[in-house]
Amino acid sequence: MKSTFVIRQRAFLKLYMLNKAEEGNLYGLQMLDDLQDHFRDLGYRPTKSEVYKSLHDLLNDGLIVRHPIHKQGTEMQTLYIYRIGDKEKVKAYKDTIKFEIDRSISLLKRALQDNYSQKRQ
Amino acid sequence: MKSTFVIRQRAFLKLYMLNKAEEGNLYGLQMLDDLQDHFRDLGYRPTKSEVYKSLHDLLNDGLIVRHPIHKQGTEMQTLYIYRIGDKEKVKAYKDTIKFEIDRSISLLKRALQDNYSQKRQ
DNA sequence: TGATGAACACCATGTTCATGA
DNA sequence: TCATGAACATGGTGTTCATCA
Repeated sequence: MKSTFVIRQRAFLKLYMLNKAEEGNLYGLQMLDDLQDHFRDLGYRPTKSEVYKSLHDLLNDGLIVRHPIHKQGTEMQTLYIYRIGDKEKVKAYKDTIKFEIDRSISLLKRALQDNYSQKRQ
Repeated sequence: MKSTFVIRQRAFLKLYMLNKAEEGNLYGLQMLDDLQDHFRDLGYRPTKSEVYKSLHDLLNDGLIVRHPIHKQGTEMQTLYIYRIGDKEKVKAYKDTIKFEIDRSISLLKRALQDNYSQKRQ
């Protein structure tokens, strides 16, 4: 297996996209807004392109599907609502990501332990 | 302040380099070996170049110093032992890194909470 | 060959530009 | 202007090459 440090931002975002696709009727930029809000207190502000790339990845792999919506109003606006796709794949993907997150937390906690605990003296 | 996802590998390694410089008389490749061993169970295997770059960063910023050692034996081998440099700076740097690690852990734990806890029916 | 280091290449990610309605 | 998307540029990191003893 490839040696990686901690989980990649892309994978982290894809996990959130999946859950947003499961829950509600959100389009891309709404998800972005939600996430920026959700992580503001932790100083993390995901970007537009990462969110779109995450969505495209998931689409390509069949984990989500989307369909176009037309906003009510005089303006015809193209925008896409995302829903869950292949449930098996989603389950499997989430499992891998959970493993990655757990592993990352272990790594970071070990660093705290190794470098910041009281020296026995 | 710049928005970042989780802590960078480089910063993570620099923290370990500092502690290794505080503790013992290790040279570069020994630190690498130690770390690869230390993280093997978590599937993380830092590379030579990352370790060297970390050491060079710390040297440039005065957080560590080094001096050449000659291995006993007929072979004259150039290798460098690292020691702690500016103690104030080290303290300050460690504080920043601790903050970063704590923040990263919070981010990851939030992801577990948000995406893997039982849905209330 | 063992240790240090630089050069290079690749991949993850942020910023800017393009398009349609 | 809003939403989507691609193109481009930068930065982090891994792999390969160079050097010295």
